[in-house]
Amino acid sequence: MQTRVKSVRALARGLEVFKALHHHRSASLQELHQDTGLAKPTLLRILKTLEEGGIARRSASDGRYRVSASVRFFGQNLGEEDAIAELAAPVLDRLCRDVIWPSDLAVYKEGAMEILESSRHQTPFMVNRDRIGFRVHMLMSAMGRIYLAFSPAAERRAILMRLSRSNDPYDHAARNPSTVLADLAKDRARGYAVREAGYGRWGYTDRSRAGAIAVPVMQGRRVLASLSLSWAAGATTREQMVDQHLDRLKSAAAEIGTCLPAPAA
Amino acid sequence: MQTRVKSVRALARGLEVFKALHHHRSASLQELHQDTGLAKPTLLRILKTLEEGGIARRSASDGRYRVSASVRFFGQNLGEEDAIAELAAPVLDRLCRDVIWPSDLAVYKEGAMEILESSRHQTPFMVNRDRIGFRVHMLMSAMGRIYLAFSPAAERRAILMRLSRSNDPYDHAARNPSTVLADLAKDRARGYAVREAGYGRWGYTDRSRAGAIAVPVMQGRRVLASLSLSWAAGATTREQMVDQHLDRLKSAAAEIGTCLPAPAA
DNA sequence: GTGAGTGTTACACCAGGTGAAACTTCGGCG
DNA sequence: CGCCGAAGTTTCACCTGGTGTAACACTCAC
Repeated sequence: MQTRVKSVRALARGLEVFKALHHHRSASLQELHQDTGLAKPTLLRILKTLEEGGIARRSASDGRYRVSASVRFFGQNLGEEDAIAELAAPVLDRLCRDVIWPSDLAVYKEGAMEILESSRHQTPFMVNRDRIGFRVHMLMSAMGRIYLAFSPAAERRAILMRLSRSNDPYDHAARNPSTVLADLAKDRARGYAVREAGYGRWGYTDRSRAGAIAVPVMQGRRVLASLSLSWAAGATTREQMVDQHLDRLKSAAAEIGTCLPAPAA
Repeated sequence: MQTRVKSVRALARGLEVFKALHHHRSASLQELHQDTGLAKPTLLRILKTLEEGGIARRSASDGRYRVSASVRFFGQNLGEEDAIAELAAPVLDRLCRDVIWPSDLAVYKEGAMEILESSRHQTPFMVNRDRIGFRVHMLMSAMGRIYLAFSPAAERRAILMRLSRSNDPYDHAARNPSTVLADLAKDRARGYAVREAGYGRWGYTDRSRAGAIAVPVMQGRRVLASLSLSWAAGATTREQMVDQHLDRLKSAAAEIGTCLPAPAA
């Protein structure tokens, strides 16, 4: 995997100039020259290219270069989830080295947990094929349940309400909230949720051949996401997983939670 | 001025790949290959470079490339003003070709009009040396007065209040609001404001050797900015300027106002 | 005017970018 | 389990395209 692909120096320089331009709010050729150490003709060519690409502009009145206003739209496709996913990726990676089994990171989105990152590919065990963007049921998964368990009461209620109106039969357990809430309280108390292979509850049975434990990723008091660890049914047991790996899983969740982005909307 | 500086193809390609990546929310190498027409080894190198630059990332779980979350911060230095300035630049440019005299574009900011763009450099007449970022008094300038004249009453009141507390003696005319408001009403009625060379009013005299007329740049009912036209005292008169160029000035302001950005906060 | 500082152009060298082709890896299917 | 096709990766030789020096043009300060 360690690639020996070369990088493109000309492009790297261009990015460097862009960053310098972003750093100063506006800059003259001379300033960029001093800041980046690039020769002025080189800068002239780079800036020309950035201009043509709509990334930079040169004001006609003073000759100074600025970042183009169109750059404002670059970030707007990206949500907090992307930041979490990016931040979590290396943590998942290390976690997967310590613990052989794969783990997933998911956030709540519109009635289900959506997987942001995963370390499945890194393990020899093909527990399942869930990909990024895959949506996991709230009540039939460890990740969904631990998210609910650590949500503020109002949000929890709202989510359960939504699930009870869902078309998906797996969500219908939410129509019997008292049982569900009792279970969630237990998960909350012990700090993790479990879904064993063949998990059956509330009238439905899970057909997966994998088990999973999940812990919340907290930013202060707020649940950002769920982090889970899966194992193949038969290869090991829930008790072993909890004994051996729960602490490590929790520390990974803590790590993701602490080096968090600013609390957005 | 028409430069024959070459652009850097490698950089242009890199930007193209970034844009493709931004367009799709995530993309595989193959997709980028089809989308951009670039050879896969080339893409591999470019993507490596973008990753090293913190612009893109490759998810470890699926092999797909995404725009890095750090890109979110690129736009945050930029305000609506930057968009206005960028949009206005070519309009000012054309205006200056039709009318020989230089014009300025300014927005209200913290008790003064701040110049965003100017076409002074393009004319032989060095009327004055105001640069981008230069701050112009609200009451002693045509730009400031026309901005006030077209502001909603509440904002106008707030600005005058602020000026009356200012340390700058030029702002103190605001302490006598009834006179000022009467003058602003006249400017509003005729649609433009004037400051002639040696302009004296409210107990203070302008020392500039230039005259100026200004019109508002409207976005619907909202004043975005002021657009002004300056001339050298003695070279021409206010009447001539109004007769010959006011319509052109207004059309330029309208042009800026219509191809506006989305109404932000 | 003179001179320092900045922006621009010309040019010749050759590092560095490029893509065809070969190779590897992966996932699906029978 | 082995075949196959598709996607990703590496190699490598060609030669364009990126590079910086040096010369030039311009603006401003004094």
